Amino acid sequence: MSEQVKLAELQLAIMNVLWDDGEATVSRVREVLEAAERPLAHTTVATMLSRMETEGHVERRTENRVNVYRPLLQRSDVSRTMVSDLTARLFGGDVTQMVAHLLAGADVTPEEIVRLKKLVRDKEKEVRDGQ
Amino acid sequence: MSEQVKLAELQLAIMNVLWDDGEATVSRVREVLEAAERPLAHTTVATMLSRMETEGHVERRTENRVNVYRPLLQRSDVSRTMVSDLTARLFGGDVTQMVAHLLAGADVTPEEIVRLKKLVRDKEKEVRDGQ
DNA sequence: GACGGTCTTCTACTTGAGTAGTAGTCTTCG
DNA sequence: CGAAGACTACTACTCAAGTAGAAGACCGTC
Repeated sequence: MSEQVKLAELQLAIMNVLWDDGEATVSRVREVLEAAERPLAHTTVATMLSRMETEGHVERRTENRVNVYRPLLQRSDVSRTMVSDLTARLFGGDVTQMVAHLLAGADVTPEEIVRLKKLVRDKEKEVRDGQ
Repeated sequence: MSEQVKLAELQLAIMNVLWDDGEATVSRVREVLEAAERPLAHTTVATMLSRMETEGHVERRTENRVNVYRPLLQRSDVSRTMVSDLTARLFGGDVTQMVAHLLAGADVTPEEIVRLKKLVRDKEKEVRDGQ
């Protein structure tokens, strides 16, 4: 079972860029964040990435004197950990309460309803067939 | 729409005690946290509650020289905010992905499946009938 | 009526996240 | 060649969260 990694706000935003692109330079990350209404100094992003390298979250390669960063964490691992963690902290681990709040707090389209139904049905099968 | 309050780890744990009990003293909070494998100095809890009062998250009343704290935030408001926030940060707001990860990361009992189905069905109605 | 226990209040340290300046290294282009 | 621009590396500041010690107030009790 891979590590239980939780990421802070900005770190997660940066990882999202890396996950989307596979890998990215400081400038690229900065560019994307800026487009997402989050303008930061070049050095800020660089500092973050450098720390994340120290923490083992990303890996660095230097390509014609530019650092290219690649994620070492799986998006799904981080997601799973953070989601479970929040569920535990808010609802003592009760998944249904979590879903209830999810649905209460968001607008859901009919298409999403369809997908949700399928998700539950699939999980039902899985449970029935003894995982 | 009530404020968008997000709470840090310990603050949330403390609020959970207040929500469960309606109101509580420092000692009571400390006692519950200790039972939950989170032993803290009395003063630590006191400091936290005092800060939370300053921030307007809780309200204090002194009863025969002991402070009794009561939550000023609604559990459901905090939950909703934090859940939406995480959904946004992890999945760009896509509720179905959130649910997918929830189901993937947890053991779900057959009873929960039933409840989940109902949740989705209710939401479906709600959507169909124009919220 | 002094003493131990319980509380509050005040103060302070530590850590991590976020943010960015400064300085130095290359590269390139006029 | 020399200046402009792009990057990195290093350093540092601020703020919030978490943690707790010290000091002082007040109670009950022997």
